[in-house]
Amino acid sequence: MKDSLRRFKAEIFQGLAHPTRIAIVEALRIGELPAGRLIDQLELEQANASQHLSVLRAKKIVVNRKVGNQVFYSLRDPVLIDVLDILRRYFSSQLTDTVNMLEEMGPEETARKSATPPKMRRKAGRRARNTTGRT
Amino acid sequence: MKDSLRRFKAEIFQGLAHPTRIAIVEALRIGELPAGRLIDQLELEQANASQHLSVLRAKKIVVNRKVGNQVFYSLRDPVLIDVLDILRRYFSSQLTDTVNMLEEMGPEETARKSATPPKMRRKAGRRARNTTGRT
DNA sequence: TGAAAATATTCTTCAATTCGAATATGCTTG
DNA sequence: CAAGCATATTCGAATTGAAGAATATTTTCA
Repeated sequence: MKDSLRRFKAEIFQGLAHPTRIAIVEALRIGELPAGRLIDQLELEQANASQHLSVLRAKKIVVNRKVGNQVFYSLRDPVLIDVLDILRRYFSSQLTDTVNMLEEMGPEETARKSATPPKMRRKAGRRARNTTGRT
Repeated sequence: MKDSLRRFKAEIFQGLAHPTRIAIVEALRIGELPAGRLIDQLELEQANASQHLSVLRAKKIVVNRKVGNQVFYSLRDPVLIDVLDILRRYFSSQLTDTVNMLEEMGPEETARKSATPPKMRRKAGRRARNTTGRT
């Protein structure tokens, strides 16, 4: 069913939904690395790193290989790097938008959550019907 | 800094880390749709859908446009569709691997293994030698 | 054998998500 | 204005996720 595919994708996203785990994936971009290397390269606590690695393993995002004392990790599929790269592009476009918006609304309101944009007061704003700035 | 980019990516992933939200994004692949259309196309509860839409808005994954009574949603950037498509490929490769593994271990064990999917104590830890199908 | 290195797991605590139900808001129309 | 649609928000409960500390396991080496 379509639904299991969606659940699968959701699991992958969930696996990637943490900065530390993203850092790990990015670090593995160049190839396989032992856990210890990841730990001090990314300055993680050992236990914490191991937990995150465990998540990545559970979601099948990384695979590991034991060599003597240590455990080498690598990406299960380099396609994930493509995904991260795509998001980098996405990031800069979003950044541009955000900067513009921040400039428009000044520092006080800036801290608010963004679910509903600052409720445009319809007194001075005007700007025609398409206020959403869509592409 | 690198770190805010990672946090950003993590947020996006988090935004996509739910089957319903993925379904929504996929439904928007063809273009903009009013919330109500999403709701009955995907058979969601109104409140629940609205919550998920709120998450997608907060993460800037969708944008909305109000037209009279209703609110039209659309993807903020079609690049996200690319991401989902990539994951579809990823999914089938992963699926292939699983099937191969099942075939390799024969029907009796297969039955036993699949009779025990309820995540037992250990998560995914054991997996000693190179079960890694790396390149 | 025993100590040390590398990694994993468990426990506790706290924060964040998710859901359904109820309610609120905004628009349109009679 | 009141009624009614379309959508959003809030609340409480249940579930899940994260961090740090402590402990366990496996492997190597003297």
